Amino acid sequence: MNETPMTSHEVNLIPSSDTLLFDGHSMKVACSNCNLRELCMPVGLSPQELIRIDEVVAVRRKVKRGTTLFRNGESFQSLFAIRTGFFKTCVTAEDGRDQVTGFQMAGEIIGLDGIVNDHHTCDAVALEDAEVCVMPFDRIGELSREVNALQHHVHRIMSREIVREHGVMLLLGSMRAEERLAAFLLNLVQRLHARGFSRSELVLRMTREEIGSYLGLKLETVSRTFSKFAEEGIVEVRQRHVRIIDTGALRRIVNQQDLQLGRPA
Amino acid sequence: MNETPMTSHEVNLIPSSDTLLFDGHSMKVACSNCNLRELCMPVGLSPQELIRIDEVVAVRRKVKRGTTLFRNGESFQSLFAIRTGFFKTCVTAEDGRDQVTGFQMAGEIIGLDGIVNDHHTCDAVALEDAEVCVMPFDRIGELSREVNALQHHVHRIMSREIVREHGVMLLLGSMRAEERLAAFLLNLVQRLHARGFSRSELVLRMTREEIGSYLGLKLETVSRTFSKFAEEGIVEVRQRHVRIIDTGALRRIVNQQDLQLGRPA
DNA sequence: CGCACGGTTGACCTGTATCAAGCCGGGTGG
DNA sequence: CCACCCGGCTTGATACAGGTCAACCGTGCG
Repeated sequence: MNETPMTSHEVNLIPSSDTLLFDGHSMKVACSNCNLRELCMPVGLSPQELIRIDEVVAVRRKVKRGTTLFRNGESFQSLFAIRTGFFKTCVTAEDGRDQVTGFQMAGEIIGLDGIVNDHHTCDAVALEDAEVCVMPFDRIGELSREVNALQHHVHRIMSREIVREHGVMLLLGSMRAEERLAAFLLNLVQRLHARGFSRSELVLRMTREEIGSYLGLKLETVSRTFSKFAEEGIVEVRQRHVRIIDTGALRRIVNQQDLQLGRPA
Repeated sequence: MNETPMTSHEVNLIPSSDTLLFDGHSMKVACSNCNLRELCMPVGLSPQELIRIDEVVAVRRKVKRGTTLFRNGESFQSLFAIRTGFFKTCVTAEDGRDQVTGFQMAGEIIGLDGIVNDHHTCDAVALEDAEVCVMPFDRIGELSREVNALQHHVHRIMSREIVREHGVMLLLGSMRAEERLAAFLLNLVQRLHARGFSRSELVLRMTREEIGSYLGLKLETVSRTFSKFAEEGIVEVRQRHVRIIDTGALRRIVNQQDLQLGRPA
């Protein structure tokens, strides 16, 4: 009801007074002062650790909608923490087909794929105008030798990504179209809610085709499945604006594979 | 021709003289002396770093075929380096369906999923009698603060797993059954070859059903696809023994999605 | 030796892809 | 300011890959 109707991801997440040093499209900043810190940095730091942490971020960088933050093949230097905006990452096979591997929003870290071979293996594309904090990876390395909490945090972020991908594999390997879309919507809205947005309304930043790529479906199937959910009164869909009317129904769709032995909801 | 016909993964990989301290089913050991080191540890270490590295591994542990090294929900303490044997990891959804997320062999590291929340989120099951090196994670943390190469190595291992999973997502999201199985066989045989086995012959350690789960297919489809490859003279299949006759054909199957615009092989 | 599990194969079914036509809405240029 | 255009979306008709169900087989283990 009184929840944010979200026209922009920036709502509720506007920083107060960061140190800004303009440098073309990038600027210097401080984590210690950023209210996304609890999303991308470790919690429970001592005051002196907090100050050290500021050294992690070199500069900010703006990324215009439709442009890439990094591309497959580019050399890897830094991880990026998303401050505002929305990204997709996708891998491309030699034969040209590609696969969206994830959608990332404020507070999430991208670029982890580049560590292993010092160059990126996927593209990160801004789906809306965005701003990221550039965190040079060797600096992260140095600092995490001194600040244990940061070391553990880096490990956790990478582990979290591995676990997330396990979930995607489960989805792609064993779910049907409706289950996939339901899981997708629940995941998106849950992450948005953690950022202060509504738990029932969302604006999709990506096309049906991009959703389809992520979910291993064709765009027509995504569209039809949205329509089916709408007919059943589970969601309202108007273009990219989605209102979830019956979250329970979505959850039941995801968790029910075999409904003949249906345990009580 | 004269390549190892592989009846056991231990062939070519037998250690010379490790420090063994028996402790029921586990024993103390030294990495510095292990000839799998180049697979699971960083290369180019100085002699003193090499000695420090020995502190990473606490003990070895034997895992009987069909038993688990760890299970979903168990508390996370250690990563494991596989010394001998073959594992699968799988995640299980609340509704019971499960998904094989990977197959792991000698030199590979498992348990990374447990870092983020201090408990494991998948099961690791030995598909043949196995032995692993137990590496307590807090010890890895301490040491990697002192040995830069180890720190970077841990990051690379996690990043590699993320990139591998991107590849699986591409496979599950956009490939057809034949492409999936061809990619699977090529991947397996390539990893085995890196361990000194034949590049054309392999013994599958897993059932058709497990292959199917990994590839997002039913076991019947896996079986039929094997038969199809056999009919076409691409492979010879006798139960779990597979001989790859035409590697090029497998590669073409994987890389050709659109063959109407077929570029030359 | 026999049983049970893993694997193969066949017949049929269905969910999703494919192909195609049309619609909607927002941005642009006249 | 309106008309047009184009990209994104919806919807329908049809095709097909892979799933499902079922029968049978082989083999390796107890």
